[in-house]
Amino acid sequence: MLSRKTEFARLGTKLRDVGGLTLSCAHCHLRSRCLPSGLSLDELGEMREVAPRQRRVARGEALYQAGDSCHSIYAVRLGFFKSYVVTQDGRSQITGFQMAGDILGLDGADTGTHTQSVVALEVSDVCVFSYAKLETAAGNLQALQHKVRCVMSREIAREHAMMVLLGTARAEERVAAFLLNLSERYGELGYSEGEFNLRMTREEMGSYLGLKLETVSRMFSHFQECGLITAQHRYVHILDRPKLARLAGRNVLPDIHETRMSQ
Amino acid sequence: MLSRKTEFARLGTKLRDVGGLTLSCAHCHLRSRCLPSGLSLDELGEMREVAPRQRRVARGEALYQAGDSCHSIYAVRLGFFKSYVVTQDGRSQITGFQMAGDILGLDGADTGTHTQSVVALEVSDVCVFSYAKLETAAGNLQALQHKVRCVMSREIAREHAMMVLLGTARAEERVAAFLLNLSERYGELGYSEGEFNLRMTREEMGSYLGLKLETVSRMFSHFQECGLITAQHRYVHILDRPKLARLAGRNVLPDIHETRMSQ
DNA sequence: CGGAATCTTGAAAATGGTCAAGATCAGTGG
DNA sequence: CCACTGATCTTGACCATTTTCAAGATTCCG
Repeated sequence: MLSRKTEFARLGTKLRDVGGLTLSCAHCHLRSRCLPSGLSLDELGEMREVAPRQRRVARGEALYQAGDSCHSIYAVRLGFFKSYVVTQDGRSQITGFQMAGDILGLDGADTGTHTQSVVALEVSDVCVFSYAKLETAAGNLQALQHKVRCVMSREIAREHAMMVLLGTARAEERVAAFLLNLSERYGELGYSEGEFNLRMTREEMGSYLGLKLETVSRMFSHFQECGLITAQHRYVHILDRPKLARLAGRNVLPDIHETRMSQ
Repeated sequence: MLSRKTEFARLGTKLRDVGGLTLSCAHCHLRSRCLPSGLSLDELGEMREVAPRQRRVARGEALYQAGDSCHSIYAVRLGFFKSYVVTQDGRSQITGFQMAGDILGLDGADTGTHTQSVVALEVSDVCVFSYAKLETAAGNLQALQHKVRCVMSREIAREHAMMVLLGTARAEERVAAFLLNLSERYGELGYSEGEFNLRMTREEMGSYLGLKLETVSRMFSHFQECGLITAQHRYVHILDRPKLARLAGRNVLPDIHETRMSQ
């Protein structure tokens, strides 16, 4: 419970200092896991040409929606998003959860129209990179073009891992893999790997994992009975990571991480 | 039965005329659905710089394997491939089937190492585009760079559709959607939409669809009982497309098509 | 022609979904 | 600060779907 507060406090301190301003990639604390990762100092300077703008998204607000014209790539600076697709017959499924350092907006570059929707699950900030500027900067910033391909390729690999999870794993494995993946991603951002607050409902987890919310809830109870975790609604504490990893069948490939630019 | 022969004959005529030669994109009959689609005549000429080479792959042979270093993109000219990933704990799942006009090799551009394996299910020919040449050609061929991003973005959309299928559809829907998708793709290539030979086993279909081979087999029998198709092992005849589409719940989005460059 | 691979089908078992009821939590307005 | 309302979560009982196991038929390929 204490650590729950500290986590919130930490988020709180980062919530300040926002505006619709142009940002400098050279001074961003997330640059190592964002689009400009791996660029030289000179190249970082040239990123001014690409001039990412900042945008704040309220909880529940859409960053973009399926059908919107597609003219930007977004880098999450702060907050938490879900992305989802809706089929013709009205079914929908969550395709990913994105947090600081993750890249959004890669879908629909071919049709010029987004194929998925992205909604903030809490107040969030993103950097906006216009496709047009990215393309004209190509000549000077070969490395940047290359990086964009890398993010996309990484996203493809992540989705392959997701397809395996959906195609072959049972409920227990899916939920275990999901919790471990979230945990690792929080860890990479400097938060606690061992305890964290879920930003999504059981239903949203289920939608992502191809399960009903009741099944997700049962798995949480099951893991608690086994002494693998404690869970009080959204607050999760991982007690036995190795056993959880064994349950996940090592589905917790690096690939399953969200699209990200790091190295 | 007759049409089965004609289909083979058709394939037969295309099997001639192969070599390790450099090819001209400007004269390729597949250019409208390949990497250079949408390029001007001038730009098509410049494709000589990129100098795709041709490679023949025997039935059962790997085009590349997970772990191989990643230095080329491949365009299928002729034949049929399966791509699959293998998890750490040894499970594997097919991630796609590729035929003429489809693009391969997009995985692993970030790590420099392929994350999936690709194997030919029949004698196949591919064009090989070296990444290095594609990158240096960037300056002159902006449009080509853009096209590469389009293929990747299209692949991401396809995988989203696949995730929905795996996450929410029942066996009947999955198999129906699969048959319709194959049918449409054959149709686009000028083959019959109504009857065709499957290139893969029941088990391979199952692996792709997250089902066991027995379930796939049962669905085939089921569809025959309903008068939707006739199936004699690999040979399939679609009798009632509308009803099949209704079963598929219109999961047969354009997205579910394989990665492809057309328009 | 013969052996291996592939496919079909049945019956039993396991897994997850559906439906329903009640508990808990978060946010609102008094 | 508290009660209230709607959203979210838990749990149980039952049901539908898919898997598993097994046996036999068919096809492919050398």
